[in-house]
Amino acid sequence: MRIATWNINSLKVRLPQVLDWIKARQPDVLCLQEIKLEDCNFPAAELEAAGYHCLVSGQKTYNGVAFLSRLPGSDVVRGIPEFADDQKRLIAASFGGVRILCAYFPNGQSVGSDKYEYKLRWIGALRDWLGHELQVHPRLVLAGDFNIAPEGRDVHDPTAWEGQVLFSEPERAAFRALEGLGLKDAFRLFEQPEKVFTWWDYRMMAFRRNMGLRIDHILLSEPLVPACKACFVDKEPRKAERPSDHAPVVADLELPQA
DNA sequence: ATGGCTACGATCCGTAGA
Repeated sequence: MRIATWNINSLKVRLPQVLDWIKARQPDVLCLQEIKLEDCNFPAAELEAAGYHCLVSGQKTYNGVAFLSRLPGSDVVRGIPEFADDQKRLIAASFGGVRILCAYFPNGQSVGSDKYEYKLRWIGALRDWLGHELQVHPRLVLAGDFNIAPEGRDVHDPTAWEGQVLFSEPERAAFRALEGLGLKDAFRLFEQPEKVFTWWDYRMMAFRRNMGLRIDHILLSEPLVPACKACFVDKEPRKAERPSDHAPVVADLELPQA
């Protein structure tokens, strides 16, 4: 099972790129963030024609998450249960015996801001819910745009970024708290090249200079770790004309027949 | 120099992203 996550920063703008990418990379489940459109405007017909089922939790202008999947998903949950939130940032469903959460973590704007406080509260609520969810679904994947670089090696210039939003200690602690539930960063299960990132600012020619951060992640519950055979960042779509500022992350799982 | 770009929904600039 190939699982991928990609913050596409507007599905309306990026639909042709998504269609090209799923054709080339053949994910079984693709988790999308920042679709930035309402459910009624989701381009389901084009994606279904490409062989994918769609599950959507969208809203106008901002946020919005979705699954594209080869097989239909079941037991769909939209939003973090018992966490009142108008922002569409989470969708969960089961695919072939694997529970997958597609999450768009809040950005946090700047350390100490209201949005930063919301970010930490949101992650806390996610963690509390995940504790229960893992009891019910031991085979679980948390994939998405975390808006957190977990370690110095995930930041092009850790000294400059230290304490800034996306790389502040409370955010890193929140990431470690998710790992504390038994989740493993799929990317770090394998030897990786240095300076692999998933996001580059549109400004300053940041991509060309590889001034990026690794803030998009795929976390696996313990029972799925032995099944994971590869995890990589696909930089190719970031080279396109009018790219998303994020690149997709891919994890390949070799699952026993259900 | 604390900016630079992109998307959106509203205009001809503000909000937000990260």
